[in-house]
Amino acid sequence: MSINYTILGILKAKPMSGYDIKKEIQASSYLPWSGNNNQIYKALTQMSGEGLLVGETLHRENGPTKKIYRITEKGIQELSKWIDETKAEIPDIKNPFLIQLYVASMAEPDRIADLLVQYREQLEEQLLIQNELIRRNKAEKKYDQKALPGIDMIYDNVIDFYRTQLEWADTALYKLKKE
Amino acid sequence: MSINYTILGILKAKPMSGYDIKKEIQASSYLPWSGNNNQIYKALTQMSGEGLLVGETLHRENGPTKKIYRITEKGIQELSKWIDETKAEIPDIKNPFLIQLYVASMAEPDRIADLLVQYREQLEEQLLIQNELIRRNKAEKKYDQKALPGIDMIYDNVIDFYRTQLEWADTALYKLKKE
DNA sequence: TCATCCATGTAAAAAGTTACATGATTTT
DNA sequence: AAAATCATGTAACTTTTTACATGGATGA
Repeated sequence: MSINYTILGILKAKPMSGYDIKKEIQASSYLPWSGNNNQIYKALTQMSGEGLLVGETLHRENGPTKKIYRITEKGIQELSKWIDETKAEIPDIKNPFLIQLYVASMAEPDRIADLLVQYREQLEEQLLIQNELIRRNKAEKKYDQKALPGIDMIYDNVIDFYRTQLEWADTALYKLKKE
Repeated sequence: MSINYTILGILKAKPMSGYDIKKEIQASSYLPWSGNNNQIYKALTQMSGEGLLVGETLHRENGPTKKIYRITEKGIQELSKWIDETKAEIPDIKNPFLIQLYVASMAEPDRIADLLVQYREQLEEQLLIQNELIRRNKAEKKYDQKALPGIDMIYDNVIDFYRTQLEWADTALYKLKKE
């Protein structure tokens, strides 16, 4: 249910519509949902029912009607409570490439080098994309002063992750050749 | 459906029972499933029906009856086909701690330092666990010569990942204090 | 004109987790 | 004597994804 708290957090920063939240989630690399409607709109109506949010319908001349949701006092309290009770959670490793590598090791070990080269290439591309995304977000000054240290850390984490994967792939290829 | 191919890969290495597969998955850090029965036993009966596996029922005097599954020629072909067609997939970032950090940044930025310290501690513990797990697996000589390079790479990847997280947490804490 | 974006919502399916059920054996 | 492990399977639930449905506005 942490998507509910994520949405509360997003709305704490700034009131917005379901569609905006969807884009926010899709644009971020660290919010791990696909940004599908089903979860977001359901969460919004549910949390409105619980009084954690209020949605204001905005009829506009040009463009479709939209609902702007804002967090309520009750919502802020619920959110704070969750954060206070939350313990830091360490990640499991969820890397589909490691599965590919594992299965290939069992059945087609000769394909390992090829897979590593592909992985490497895609990581380089991904690093460019992520750096550009971060650069753009920083230019937009999307987050307020207090939130900034946390946001910057998240960006660093994302870059560190992909960079480590890239270095690992290089080392792995080097070791393969040496044999 | 990649759990099916993972199971095929496991059985390519060595015929075994559903229960054995379950333990194999639970013991590994890179196979990202909980190792719940539902998926495994379902996959086994399904793939047996497709002729990719054959299960041999083994009645034993002491202990319960078990079914040993082995991969068929058809299964080997299906597996090879999948590996040949597979393109290296780069991972999304699925780190619940980054969500916690994001939400905390929005609502309770003063908790960031505390969360980082907790994260750091758990990562140190996790590194010990993973190193021990790998040491034990290597001692058991579980994998055959051909598969070994791939398996060693996977172990390196796991350690690199947690170590990078730990270094990141240290840097993040240092930067926080400096402000 | 055709595709994409804005905007809200629903339906159906797939993937994954937890818990239940059973029963023998082994370990504490 | 109680708890854990071995071993197979099912039921119920949660989470997540993909696709469908609608319709105006904007852009190539």
